[in-house]
Amino acid sequence: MLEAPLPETEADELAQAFAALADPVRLRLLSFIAAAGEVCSCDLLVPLDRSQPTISHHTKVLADAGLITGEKRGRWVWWSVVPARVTELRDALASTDAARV
Amino acid sequence: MLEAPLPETEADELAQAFAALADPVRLRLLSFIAAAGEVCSCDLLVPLDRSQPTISHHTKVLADAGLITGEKRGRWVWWSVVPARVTELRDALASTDAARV
DNA sequence: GCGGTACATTGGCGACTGTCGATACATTGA
DNA sequence: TCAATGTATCGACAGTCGCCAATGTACCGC
Repeated sequence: MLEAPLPETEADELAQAFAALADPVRLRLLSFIAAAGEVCSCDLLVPLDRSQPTISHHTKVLADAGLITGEKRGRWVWWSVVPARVTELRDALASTDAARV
Repeated sequence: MLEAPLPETEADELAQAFAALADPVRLRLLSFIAAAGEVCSCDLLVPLDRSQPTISHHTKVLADAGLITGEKRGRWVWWSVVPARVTELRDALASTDAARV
């Protein structure tokens, strides 16, 4: 992204994605899911110390950003990270060093 | 960051950094500076289509996040990207793939 | 069907953010 | 010293965000 002036449309899309990461609770939520591989929402309330609606809100934001995906199994929703999407964002921050050595 | 549950302090710091990237104008500003190598604030008003105070605000946010640095030469401030900081954020998104192959 | 459990949605509140006009500060050239 | 120029700061406003209590929805065991 840092080699040519970013077009507005791409900037909007990227900004929305980074906004999903711009909250400490969501970052910890993401790291929690990534570390565990698969987590159900009910296991997130205690470690993150937030109410159930708040957790639900954050998982929705991360899911909308494509960073996690949820599979409903029975009464529970199992969340897992979408590595491709994370890589996509990481790559957006690449080529900076290359541009300015 | 995605191998072990992120501590709160680190989560706060990271979230603040990503928040700096969570705005389309700032992303385009960053890409503009990265592409040009060095840019003075006055050259950003027209391409970003924002007022001078707004540009000043955004450069301050990015500078506070450590992503760019400004050097005052004469009447002008020349901005440049801090590659190490960008790499730091990029690395925070690493190890996700490794964690879940 | 019924009650219980896991999760989503709604509504409302306080706090923060992006934006610009007005203004202050700093540096340069005359 | 004075006027002009490039930036930063202030004040205000609309919009968004994070949070929770209350409520709604879907699924399960009995």
